[in-house]
Amino acid sequence: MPELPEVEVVRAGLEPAVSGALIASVDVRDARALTRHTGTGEHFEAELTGRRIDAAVRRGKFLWMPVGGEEAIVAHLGMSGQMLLRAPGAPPERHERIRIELENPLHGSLSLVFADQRTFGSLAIDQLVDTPDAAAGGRGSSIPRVPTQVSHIARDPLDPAFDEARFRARLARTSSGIKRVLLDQTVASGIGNIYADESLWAARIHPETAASALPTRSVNRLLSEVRAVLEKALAEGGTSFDAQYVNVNGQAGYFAHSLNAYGRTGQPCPRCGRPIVRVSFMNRSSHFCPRCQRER
DNA sequence: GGAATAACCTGGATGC
DNA sequence: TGCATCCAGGTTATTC
Repeated sequence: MPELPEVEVVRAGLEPAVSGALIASVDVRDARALTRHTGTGEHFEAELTGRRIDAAVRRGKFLWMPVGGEEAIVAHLGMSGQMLLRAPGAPPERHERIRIELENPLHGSLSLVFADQRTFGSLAIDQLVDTPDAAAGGRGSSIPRVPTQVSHIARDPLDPAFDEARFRARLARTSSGIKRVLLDQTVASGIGNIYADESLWAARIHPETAASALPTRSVNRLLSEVRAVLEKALAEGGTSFDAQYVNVNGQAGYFAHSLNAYGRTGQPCPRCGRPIVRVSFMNRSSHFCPRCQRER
């Protein structure tokens, strides 16, 4: 499932291909991939054709490509979205929704394909607005602007402008379980179910612990572990369980081999040997070690 | 206003 | 072999 490391791998792969590229044509093959776009498929195609992409930028799980100073193509991969770079005329991908033909001054002709099995992901054209803190909108650009659809999302923990004081304040004033808070993209972006479980395991914190009950040292340790887990996953190319997550060339990441808690139900905790347990949580699952991560 | 929950969606895995 | 059901989970609208 694409979380921060997976989306960053995609962004880094797109950057050299799309920066400075002219959009030669756009083909919307399935309008369900435009759920966040306010216009029709025809509008999406007409608005983008002939425009030039400036960069590939990311905040949390959102990705955007500015086209001119006022607008951007916003992409969210949802659960199964893929951004693939293909040679012009390459056969359609399985679950291909949108194809954008590019003319890059350095790399020549390229096809940017948006494929998505479960159709939770989408592309959209969106207005850019100034960031409230005047810092860069996200990784990949120094310009302090973000799409309106991303403006309510907090910065991610790997962002140099991440507001730690605001993060601590949000935790201190909510009695919700810490995992629920970690998944709230307005508190800290980029963390999904996999990296929430891994970070809490590393910090030895039970996922149902009230956020406001965490002592300062636990919050410090958690934030440190969140960053360590995200950086390690990024270095290993992200987490791939099946063909749902791949980079722009269709290759899988290796972090699935480094997981300590997520998806390891019944297997021994790498720290103490007690079996990892799985509990139902918010229509999904939580994985943790009942010995290392005791509920307070 | 904050918190919790349901709905959206597809295909692989599992059970009968 | 074929059909039904379950499960995966990010975001957002709805409900409490």
